[in-house]
Amino acid sequence: MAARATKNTLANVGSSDGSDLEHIFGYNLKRAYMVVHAGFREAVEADGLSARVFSALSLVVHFPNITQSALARRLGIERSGLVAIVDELETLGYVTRAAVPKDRRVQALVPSPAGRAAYRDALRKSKAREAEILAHLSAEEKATLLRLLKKIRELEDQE
Amino acid sequence: MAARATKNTLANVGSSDGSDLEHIFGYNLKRAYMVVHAGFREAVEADGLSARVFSALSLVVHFPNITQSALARRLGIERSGLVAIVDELETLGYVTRAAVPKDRRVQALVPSPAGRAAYRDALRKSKAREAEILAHLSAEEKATLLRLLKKIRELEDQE
DNA sequence: TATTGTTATACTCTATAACTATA
DNA sequence: TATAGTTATAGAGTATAACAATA
Repeated sequence: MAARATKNTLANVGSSDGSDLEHIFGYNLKRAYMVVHAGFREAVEADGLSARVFSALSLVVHFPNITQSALARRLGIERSGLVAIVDELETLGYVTRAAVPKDRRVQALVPSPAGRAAYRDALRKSKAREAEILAHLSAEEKATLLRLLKKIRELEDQE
Repeated sequence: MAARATKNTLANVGSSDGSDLEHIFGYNLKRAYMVVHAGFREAVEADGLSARVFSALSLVVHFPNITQSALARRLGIERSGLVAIVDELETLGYVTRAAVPKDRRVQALVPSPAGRAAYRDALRKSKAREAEILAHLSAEEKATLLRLLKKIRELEDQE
């Protein structure tokens, strides 16, 4: 079923293979992510920031004094996984763990001036690279894509 | 720049966090993929098929006698990484490595009847699960999303 | 020389479980 | 009891480099 509607010529050998996979969202999401992610790495790896460290830094910059638990929740990962990420940010001098007198269990994450600067730089580079990679999409298509991806994301953690 | 146009209220705390990340395609692609991929696993893991093994099986079913090199190329992974995947498919009894007299270096991948049956079953389950997960997207939105993801994928390997 | 399949190896990302110190 | 941060550990998934057999 659902096996017609695509002419299975030899023309589409590259990214389209004419199999059922072409109609599967998971497969296409992953392949598209790999393309964009590779671009991110090319653009930002010189700064020593992986995608996951960059996204953590982004949230620390936007929500200074956020706790690790709250940050992990927003990133959709486990607290345990965040430790190494924050360690890395601290080693880079971009973020510090600050004691919170009101609750001595938590440690607030504070971005340093260097962290803010590095973030701005990496953000600019990654945005520019994404613009290059998605240059063949119209502004409307890009807006639509972002909207639809967010619509899927609405289901996070309530599955 | 590009920091206006989104009212940054407290309403969107769940999947939307009001940070720059919301405007980054890589981040949104990954988060959306994680949602869909989790659904795939729930639907298909009982059959003992991971996403990567499923996608390999799909291509073997659609292109019987495909070689491992060709399959790796289509999947966008290295030949070396495919070995374990084919090993797994062979252990499951879904695929056999068949000698090719014309070129004794290559081994053609042939789907067994059990492999075809298991594939059909897993395809049906994963399609059904995706339909559930994306039920809040209209048919047009789903078609658009697939089209845009493919458009990004067109850049594979020519970066 | 080049290609196919393979092995060995390492790295990234992530999760689970258990621990500690606080609350 | 419950929560925040942490450690230890394991498991996917992937890549690189080198190798034997074959072209």
